[in-house]
Amino acid sequence: MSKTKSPAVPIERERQARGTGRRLYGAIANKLGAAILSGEYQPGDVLSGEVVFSEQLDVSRTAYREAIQALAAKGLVESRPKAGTRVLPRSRWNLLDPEVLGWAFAGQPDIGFIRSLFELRAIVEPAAAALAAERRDNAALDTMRDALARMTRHTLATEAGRTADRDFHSAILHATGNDALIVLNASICAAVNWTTQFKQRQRTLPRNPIPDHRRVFVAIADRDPAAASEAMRVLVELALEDTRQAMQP
Amino acid sequence: MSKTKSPAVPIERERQARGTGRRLYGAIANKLGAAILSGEYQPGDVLSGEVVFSEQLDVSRTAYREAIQALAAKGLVESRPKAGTRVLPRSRWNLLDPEVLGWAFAGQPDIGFIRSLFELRAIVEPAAAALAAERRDNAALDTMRDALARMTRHTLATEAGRTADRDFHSAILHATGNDALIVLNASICAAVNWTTQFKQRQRTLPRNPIPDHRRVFVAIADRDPAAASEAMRVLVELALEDTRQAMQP
DNA sequence: CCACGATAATTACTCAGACAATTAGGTTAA
DNA sequence: TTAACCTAATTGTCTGAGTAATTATCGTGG
Repeated sequence: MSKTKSPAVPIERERQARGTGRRLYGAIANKLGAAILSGEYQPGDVLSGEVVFSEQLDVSRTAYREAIQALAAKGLVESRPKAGTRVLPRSRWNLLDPEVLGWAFAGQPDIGFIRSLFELRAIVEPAAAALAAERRDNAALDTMRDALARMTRHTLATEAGRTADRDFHSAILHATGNDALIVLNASICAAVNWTTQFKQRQRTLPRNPIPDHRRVFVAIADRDPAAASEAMRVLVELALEDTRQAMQP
Repeated sequence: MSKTKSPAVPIERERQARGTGRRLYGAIANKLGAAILSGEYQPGDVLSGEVVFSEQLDVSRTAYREAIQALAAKGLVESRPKAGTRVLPRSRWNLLDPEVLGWAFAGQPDIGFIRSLFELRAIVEPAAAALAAERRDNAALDTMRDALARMTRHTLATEAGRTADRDFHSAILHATGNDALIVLNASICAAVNWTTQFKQRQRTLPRNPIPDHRRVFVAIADRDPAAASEAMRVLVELALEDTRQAMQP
């Protein structure tokens, strides 16, 4: 029997300390979401009741409940009268939700999960590149060209360069015209981010990733699905290799 | 300039008319979510204010707000003081969220979107089958075997059979041990559901899908990734073919 | 004529407290 | 053992008030 979990009793509030546009309920959801993703609350754990918990956080029940609604909408928790609100099993979590991904990466991200994301990339991105090669219009191609140019100019050492990197991958997904693939954008971008972040952390920027990207771009511009798929496969594989290497030591 | 949208003013409430476990805020979120997915509220539209809207629905602002929180968590809307709450662009929607998928299919589902889902299946499921063939343990294999047996016994004409179908595909994703893939379970299941539903609707149950599934199972049991991937590719392709055929006339 | 800063109005946000509805879990009766 | 019932605990819903954030407006200065 999992006992009712008591929170770490810290305070939220500090209104100005949460960037513009962020409300109190958002801060609470943030805190709880990160706590759940970090394992502080395990699946099956029952949170202390609304009254107690909201008092401990020093917020109204209203704000607390709205935060819980958000978490429930993402499949992290479930509330029932008399039973309380409990953390759902991991399989119900909406791990690909951008916010949930953010919480997963807020603490010390699980190595296994990062590997999972890369596996997803390795599956989805080559296929997406092939579809993009078939369906791209000139506007999408311009977006890719621009992103590639910015990436070349700024390099991945700068935030602008990393943004360009994300934009490039994002442009490919959008070029597929497939809504279901476009939704995976956020997840893929997260994986892309961690590639560069790990490499950055290790100060070992071994390969220049621009040529890999350029090959993908050229294949899509040539409307060559097979080449695009293969080029992207190589790109992801090398990225995974770099990340794995950076994660080991 | 998009004008403030007035709701169709129907009433919720009828407490007993929403199955057990469903709360009022859930019913509201349901209604609004379906309305957004159906296009009744377009991206950019501004909903009438909390006070007005909640009065029109004849619910308290509390319940209305909690519903909006849930929609916001799924990327459907965004609220800001003074600006009101507006429907976000489609690219922000969490289309793979199980509930959002449900709303998308509640009305007359968009043909293009169904095609998108099948494309996703065609990309993900063969790769997942290959991974499952590599990594499956005996427990996972037993789950698949059981699902396949139930599927054979009940056929897809019964709810039990369709559940077994979903369980089979679900077992494969779980056998990959990849959390990012497992999350796609719900989305894939939705696509699977609509395959059978369309076929059901047309009364044209042409092919027996069991042999296709059995080939996948055997390949996974044999730990043969290539064969598993190919068998699944064929399975999805035939399912798409069937669905396309059922959608045309 | 344009840019910028104070100001006002609008809207969502937060709060407090009460009551209702639901349900898990124990109790009793068949 | 099983089923129906009761109770208590918890979330769910409501009201009404007040606060805070954001946008738009207007005036002022360049």
